[in-house]
Amino acid sequence: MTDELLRALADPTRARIVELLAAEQLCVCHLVELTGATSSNLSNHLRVLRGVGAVEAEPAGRFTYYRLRPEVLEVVSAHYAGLASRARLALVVKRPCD
Amino acid sequence: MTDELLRALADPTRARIVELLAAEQLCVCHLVELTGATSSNLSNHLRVLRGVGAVEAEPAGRFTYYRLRPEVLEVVSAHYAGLASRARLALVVKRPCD
DNA sequence: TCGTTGCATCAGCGCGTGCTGACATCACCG
DNA sequence: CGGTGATGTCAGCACGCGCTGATGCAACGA
Repeated sequence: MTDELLRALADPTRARIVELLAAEQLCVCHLVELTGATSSNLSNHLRVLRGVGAVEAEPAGRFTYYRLRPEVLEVVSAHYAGLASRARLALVVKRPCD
Repeated sequence: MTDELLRALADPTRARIVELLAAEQLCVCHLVELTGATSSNLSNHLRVLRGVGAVEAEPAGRFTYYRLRPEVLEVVSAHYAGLASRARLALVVKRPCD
Protein backbone atom coordinates (compact mmCIF):
# COMPACT_ATOMS: atom_id res chain seq x y z
CA MET A 1 0.00 0.00 0.00
CA THR A 2 2.11 2.89 -1.19
CA ASP A 3 1.02 6.50 -1.06
CA GLU A 4 1.74 6.56 -4.76
CA LEU A 5 -1.02 4.05 -5.44
CA LEU A 6 -3.55 6.02 -3.42
CA ARG A 7 -2.58 9.26 -5.13
CA ALA A 8 -2.86 7.61 -8.52
CA LEU A 9 -6.39 6.43 -7.77
CA ALA A 10 -7.48 9.70 -6.14
CA ASP A 11 -7.09 11.85 -9.24
CA PRO A 12 -10.53 12.68 -10.67
CA THR A 13 -9.70 11.80 -14.27
CA ARG A 14 -8.00 8.56 -13.29
CA ALA A 15 -10.85 7.68 -10.93
CA ARG A 16 -13.18 8.11 -13.89
CA ILE A 17 -11.01 5.81 -15.98
CA VAL A 18 -11.08 3.19 -13.25
CA GLU A 19 -14.87 3.45 -13.01
CA LEU A 20 -15.21 2.88 -16.74
CA LEU A 21 -12.78 -0.03 -16.74
CA ALA A 22 -14.71 -1.61 -13.88
CA ALA A 23 -17.51 -2.32 -16.35
CA GLU A 24 -15.56 -3.64 -19.32
CA GLN A 25 -12.20 -3.65 -21.00
CA LEU A 26 -11.75 -0.59 -23.17
CA CYS A 27 -9.18 0.74 -25.59
CA VAL A 28 -7.94 4.30 -25.50
CA CYS A 29 -10.25 5.38 -28.30
CA HIS A 30 -13.23 4.37 -26.15
CA LEU A 31 -11.87 6.29 -23.19
CA VAL A 32 -11.42 9.34 -25.39
CA GLU A 33 -15.08 9.46 -26.33
CA LEU A 34 -16.35 8.41 -22.91
CA THR A 35 -14.36 10.96 -20.95
CA GLY A 36 -14.01 13.77 -23.47
CA ALA A 37 -10.31 14.07 -22.63
CA THR A 38 -7.62 14.22 -25.27
CA SER A 39 -5.79 11.05 -26.16
CA SER A 40 -2.42 12.32 -25.00
CA ASN A 41 -3.94 13.37 -21.72
CA LEU A 42 -5.43 9.91 -21.26
CA SER A 43 -2.18 8.31 -22.33
CA ASN A 44 -0.38 10.15 -19.56
CA HIS A 45 -2.94 9.10 -16.96
CA LEU A 46 -2.86 5.51 -18.17
CA ARG A 47 0.88 5.47 -17.78
CA VAL A 48 0.48 6.51 -14.16
CA LEU A 49 -2.10 3.79 -13.58
CA ARG A 50 0.19 1.24 -15.23
CA GLY A 51 3.07 2.47 -13.09
CA VAL A 52 1.26 1.62 -9.88
CA GLY A 53 -0.06 -1.64 -11.27
CA ALA A 54 -3.71 -0.63 -11.20
CA VAL A 55 -4.27 -1.45 -14.87
CA GLU A 56 -2.59 -3.50 -17.54
CA ALA A 57 -2.42 -2.90 -21.28
CA GLU A 58 -3.00 -5.44 -24.02
CA PRO A 59 -1.93 -4.31 -27.49
CA ALA A 60 -4.35 -5.51 -30.15
CA GLY A 61 -3.23 -4.40 -33.56
CA ARG A 62 -3.58 -0.66 -33.82
CA PHE A 63 -5.52 -0.52 -30.59
CA THR A 64 -4.52 -0.98 -26.99
CA TYR A 65 -6.98 -2.50 -24.57
CA TYR A 66 -6.82 -1.68 -20.90
CA ARG A 67 -8.21 -3.68 -18.00
CA LEU A 68 -8.17 -3.26 -14.25
CA ARG A 69 -6.19 -5.49 -11.92
CA PRO A 70 -8.78 -6.42 -9.28
CA GLU A 71 -6.18 -7.66 -6.79
CA VAL A 72 -4.73 -4.17 -6.53
CA LEU A 73 -8.13 -2.66 -5.84
CA GLU A 74 -8.71 -5.34 -3.24
CA VAL A 75 -5.47 -4.42 -1.52
CA VAL A 76 -6.64 -0.83 -1.32
CA SER A 77 -10.04 -1.90 -0.05
CA ALA A 78 -8.45 -4.11 2.59
CA HIS A 79 -6.18 -1.26 3.62
CA TYR A 80 -9.10 1.02 4.37
CA ALA A 81 -11.05 -1.83 5.94
CA GLY A 82 -8.16 -2.44 8.31
CA LEU A 83 -7.96 1.24 9.15
CA ALA A 84 -11.70 1.34 9.79
CA SER A 85 -11.49 -1.70 12.00
CA ARG A 86 -8.63 -0.31 14.05
CA ALA A 87 -10.35 3.07 14.15
CA ARG A 88 -13.35 1.49 15.88
CA LEU A 89 -11.11 0.17 18.62
CA ALA A 90 -9.27 3.47 18.85
CA LEU A 91 -12.47 5.29 19.78
CA VAL A 92 -12.12 4.12 23.38
CA VAL A 93 -8.42 4.95 23.68
CA LYS A 94 -7.27 8.48 24.34
CA ARG A 95 -3.65 9.38 24.94
CA PRO A 96 -3.37 11.87 27.81
CA CYS A 97 -1.85 15.30 27.23
CA ASP A 98 1.05 15.10 29.72
CA MET B 1 -17.76 8.71 -2.31
CA THR B 2 -16.51 12.05 -3.51
CA ASP B 3 -13.17 12.56 -5.23
CA GLU B 4 -12.50 15.11 -2.53
CA LEU B 5 -12.57 12.43 0.14
CA LEU B 6 -10.15 10.22 -1.77
CA ARG B 7 -7.80 13.11 -2.42
CA ALA B 8 -7.89 14.07 1.23
CA LEU B 9 -6.90 10.57 2.32
CA ALA B 10 -4.25 10.15 -0.40
CA ASP B 11 -2.00 12.95 0.79
CA PRO B 12 1.07 11.45 2.52
CA THR B 13 0.93 13.67 5.61
CA ARG B 14 -2.79 13.16 6.03
CA ALA B 15 -2.43 9.43 5.48
CA ARG B 16 0.10 9.45 8.30
CA ILE B 17 -2.33 11.30 10.54
CA VAL B 18 -5.03 8.76 9.79
CA GLU B 19 -2.65 5.90 10.57
CA LEU B 20 -1.83 7.44 13.93
CA LEU B 21 -5.47 8.14 14.75
CA ALA B 22 -6.32 4.52 13.91
CA ALA B 23 -4.50 3.49 17.06
CA GLU B 24 -5.83 6.05 19.54
CA GLN B 25 -7.38 9.46 19.87
CA LEU B 26 -4.74 12.17 19.86
CA CYS B 27 -4.59 15.90 20.32
CA VAL B 28 -2.68 18.17 17.97
CA CYS B 29 0.28 18.39 20.33
CA HIS B 30 0.70 14.62 20.06
CA LEU B 31 0.54 14.76 16.29
CA VAL B 32 3.17 17.48 16.28
CA GLU B 33 5.69 15.30 18.08
CA LEU B 34 4.71 12.10 16.29
CA THR B 35 4.92 13.51 12.79
CA GLY B 36 7.53 16.23 13.22
CA ALA B 37 5.33 18.63 11.27
CA THR B 38 4.55 22.14 12.46
CA SER B 39 1.32 22.75 14.29
CA SER B 40 -0.03 25.12 11.66
CA ASN B 41 0.76 22.60 8.98
CA LEU B 42 -1.10 19.91 10.89
CA SER B 43 -3.92 22.29 11.59
CA ASN B 44 -4.36 22.84 7.88
CA HIS B 45 -4.37 19.12 7.16
CA LEU B 46 -6.79 18.44 10.00
CA ARG B 47 -9.15 21.03 8.58
CA VAL B 48 -9.14 19.17 5.28
CA LEU B 49 -9.82 15.88 7.03
CA ARG B 50 -12.64 17.49 9.00
CA GLY B 51 -14.01 18.97 5.80
CA VAL B 52 -14.50 15.56 4.26
CA GLY B 53 -15.78 14.05 7.49
CA ALA B 54 -12.86 11.69 7.97
CA VAL B 55 -12.12 12.93 11.48
CA GLU B 56 -13.93 14.82 14.17
CA ALA B 57 -12.56 17.20 16.77
CA GLU B 58 -13.38 17.26 20.45
CA PRO B 59 -12.23 20.38 22.29
CA ALA B 60 -10.98 19.54 25.78
CA GLY B 61 -9.87 22.67 27.55
CA ARG B 62 -6.79 24.00 25.89
CA PHE B 63 -6.40 20.83 23.86
CA THR B 64 -8.29 19.48 20.90
CA TYR B 65 -8.65 15.76 20.54
CA TYR B 66 -9.13 14.19 17.16
CA ARG B 67 -10.61 10.81 16.32
CA LEU B 68 -11.34 8.98 13.13
CA ARG B 69 -14.84 8.33 11.86
CA PRO B 70 -14.74 4.61 11.03
CA GLU B 71 -17.93 4.74 8.95
CA VAL B 72 -16.25 7.03 6.47
CA LEU B 73 -13.27 4.71 6.11
CA GLU B 74 -15.68 1.83 5.65
CA VAL B 75 -17.41 3.70 2.86
CA VAL B 76 -14.06 4.12 1.12
CA SER B 77 -13.21 0.47 1.67
CA ALA B 78 -16.58 -0.60 0.30
CA HIS B 79 -16.10 1.67 -2.69
CA TYR B 80 -12.86 -0.05 -3.67
CA ALA B 81 -14.29 -3.45 -2.83
CA GLY B 82 -17.15 -2.76 -5.20
CA LEU B 83 -14.78 -1.63 -7.90
CA ALA B 84 -12.66 -4.75 -7.41
CA SER B 85 -15.72 -6.94 -7.59
CA ARG B 86 -16.98 -5.32 -10.76
CA ALA B 87 -13.47 -5.36 -12.18
CA ARG B 88 -13.39 -9.16 -11.87
CA LEU B 89 -16.54 -9.42 -13.94
CA ALA B 90 -15.21 -6.87 -16.42
CA LEU B 91 -12.26 -9.07 -17.27
CA VAL B 92 -14.42 -11.15 -19.58
CA VAL B 93 -16.09 -8.20 -21.29
CA LYS B 94 -14.36 -6.29 -24.05
CA ARG B 95 -16.02 -3.52 -26.00
CA PRO B 96 -15.23 -3.82 -29.69
CA CYS B 97 -13.40 -1.00 -31.49
CA ASP B 98 -15.99 -0.01 -34.14
C1' DT C 1 -4.94 39.97 35.65
C1' DC C 2 -1.16 38.93 32.96
C1' DG C 3 1.84 35.64 30.69
C1' DT C 4 1.99 31.20 28.56
C1' DT C 5 0.48 27.56 25.76
C1' DG C 6 -2.39 24.99 22.34
C1' DC C 7 -4.79 25.60 18.32
C1' DA C 8 -6.86 27.93 14.21
C1' DT C 9 -6.61 31.05 10.37
C1' DC C 10 -4.64 33.49 6.63
C1' DA C 11 -1.53 35.42 2.99
C1' DG C 12 2.40 34.43 0.50
C1' DC C 13 5.68 31.52 -1.71
C1' DG C 14 7.42 27.51 -4.30
C1' DC C 15 7.04 23.10 -6.13
C1' DG C 16 4.61 19.33 -7.87
C1' DT C 17 1.59 17.86 -11.39
C1' DG C 18 -2.10 17.82 -14.75
C1' DC C 19 -3.07 19.65 -19.45
C1' DT C 20 -1.68 20.83 -24.01
C1' DG C 21 0.45 20.61 -28.64
C1' DA C 22 3.93 18.85 -31.59
C1' DC C 23 6.24 14.93 -32.90
C1' DA C 24 7.41 9.90 -33.43
C1' DT C 25 5.88 5.24 -34.08
C1' DC C 26 3.33 1.42 -35.56
C1' DA C 27 -0.50 -1.10 -37.70
C1' DC C 28 -3.84 -1.34 -41.06
C1' DC C 29 -5.92 -0.31 -45.76
C1' DG C 30 -6.24 1.58 -50.22
C1' DC D 1 4.09 1.29 -50.60
C1' DG D 2 2.03 5.87 -49.21
C1' DG D 3 -1.88 7.50 -46.33
C1' DT D 4 -4.51 7.38 -42.26
C1' DG D 5 -5.62 6.65 -37.70
C1' DA D 6 -4.46 4.93 -32.87
C1' DT D 7 -1.22 5.39 -29.32
C1' DG D 8 2.93 6.89 -26.77
C1' DT D 9 6.36 10.45 -25.56
C1' DC D 10 8.07 14.79 -24.34
C1' DA D 11 8.73 19.84 -23.33
C1' DG D 12 6.44 23.73 -21.88
C1' DC D 13 3.05 26.17 -19.37
C1' DA D 14 -0.29 27.14 -15.78
C1' DC D 15 -2.70 26.13 -11.86
C1' DG D 16 -3.46 23.73 -7.62
C1' DC D 17 -1.89 22.84 -3.25
C1' DG D 18 1.15 21.95 0.56
C1' DC D 19 4.42 24.45 3.59
C1' DT D 20 5.70 28.43 6.22
C1' DG D 21 5.50 32.45 9.33
C1' DA D 22 2.72 35.93 11.40
C1' DT D 23 -1.33 36.85 13.82
C1' DG D 24 -5.48 36.06 16.66
C1' DC D 25 -7.80 33.82 20.25
C1' DA D 26 -9.22 31.07 24.05
C1' DA D 27 -7.95 28.44 28.23
C1' DC D 28 -5.10 27.59 31.96
C1' DG D 29 -1.73 28.79 35.71
C1' DA D 30 1.07 31.92 38.57
